[in-house]
Amino acid sequence: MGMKLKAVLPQEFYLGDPAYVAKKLLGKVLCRVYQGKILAGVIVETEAYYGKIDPASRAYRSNGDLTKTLYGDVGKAIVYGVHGKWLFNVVAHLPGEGGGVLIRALEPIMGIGEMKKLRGVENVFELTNGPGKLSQALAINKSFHKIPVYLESSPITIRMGLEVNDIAESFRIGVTKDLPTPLRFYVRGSRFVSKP
DNA sequence: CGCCAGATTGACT
DNA sequence: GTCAATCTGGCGG
Repeated sequence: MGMKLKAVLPQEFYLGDPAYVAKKLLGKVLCRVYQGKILAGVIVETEAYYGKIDPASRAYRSNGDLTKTLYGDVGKAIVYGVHGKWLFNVVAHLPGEGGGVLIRALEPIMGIGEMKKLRGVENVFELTNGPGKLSQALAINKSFHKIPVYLESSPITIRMGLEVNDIAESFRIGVTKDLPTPLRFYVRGSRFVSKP
């Protein structure tokens, strides 16, 4: 099927408040080149994370590599392991601050057969409806940490996609200490959003 | 070098 | 609804 990929988003796209960037990322396309094949999906759910001020952030109680990356160049991937799963994030923040966006769910559009193999699941709604699941479906692991998603040559990129008009929001999922602001955003009505 | 919390998932009562 | 497997990063000793 001749679905055509659009342009990669420029690095400046990620130079903004994490919540603002998280909302803007809905409808964009996460694209992975895997063994010569394209695996891609429309981003339908995101969460914003901040730096030292955010009790749910990895930067809250540390000064390690994750913190440095969160405060570093925007547009780079952060791949972090939790509970044995890989979570895919992109560095996004205002100048001089720290933050990032967690990609929580996709609507698969290309390479669905390959995603089914990687996940070991047939149901298309179960392929990428969660941060750990989409990493497995796109064969994302720690080796993608710090890769720029704004370079055409990267094995993982984020591209222009669809217009999203109806954005819903909620508090973040799974965090033990949240901020008093809704920082989870998703496409209202999408069947590909993660389950609460 | 050992310990342990955690931005999860899926299997089970 | 509950619960535990899973494994890395960060920190204390």
